[in-house]
Amino acid sequence: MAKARDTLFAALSDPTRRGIFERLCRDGDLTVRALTLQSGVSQPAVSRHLKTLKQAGLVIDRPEGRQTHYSARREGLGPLVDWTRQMGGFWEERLDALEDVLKRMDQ
Amino acid sequence: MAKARDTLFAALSDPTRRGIFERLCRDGDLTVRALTLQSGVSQPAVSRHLKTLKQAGLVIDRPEGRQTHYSARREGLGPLVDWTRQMGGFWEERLDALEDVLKRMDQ
DNA sequence: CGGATTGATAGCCATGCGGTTATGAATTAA
DNA sequence: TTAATTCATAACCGCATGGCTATCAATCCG
Repeated sequence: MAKARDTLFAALSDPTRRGIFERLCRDGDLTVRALTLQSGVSQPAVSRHLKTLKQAGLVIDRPEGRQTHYSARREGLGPLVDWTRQMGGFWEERLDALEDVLKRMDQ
Repeated sequence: MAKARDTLFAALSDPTRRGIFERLCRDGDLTVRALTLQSGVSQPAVSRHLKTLKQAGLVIDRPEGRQTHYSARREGLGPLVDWTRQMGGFWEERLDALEDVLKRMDQ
């Protein structure tokens, strides 16, 4: 689905949103309030960013009482990695290097 | 520079622009006209997209007579790859996957 | 030279998007 | 039960952005 790719790129295009995702990747499970405190924007803004990230498959929410915990879904970056590999071949080079190592180990 | 990263993500966020870059990655060196013909948008639109891509370090231009050739700068994707690695640990995951394979092969 | 092609820029318009405040629903605490 | 906290949604606003047409400069061809 190229649609999913579009959604993903769009979700990552905003710095604030990317900041939230980065924070979740670093610090794991956080509430909306915690995320809001250091985001520099209002709580509703954060909530909307989280909604966008969720739709892009980059976070999951875990409601718990009156607060909602969010955490990163790193696998959501998959399409981005795939696309990068298609475009660039950086990744291939590194993977190839790795495969070489493996072959050598195999002998 | 986080600024460069911002520029890069922004440049890749638009589908039309990404399409142009993909095309350049596939087909190599192309003129503005060639890119316009299959882009679905007007020539000025293409020119502006190319300008954006150039500023993001994703393409280089090569003026030649009255036409300008553009080609992809794959290294421009570097910051994207770096960021992905920082976030995800896909790399690790894949390494782990490979290790699993090795273990199985080893038995 | 004169007409045609190519690409870049300027100017305009519509839409999308991120930010805000206001408010409501749900849960927790007093 | 009342008050306070937490989060989501709605409504609104301003700006950035992508699309277009028009145009200009430069180059190539007759």
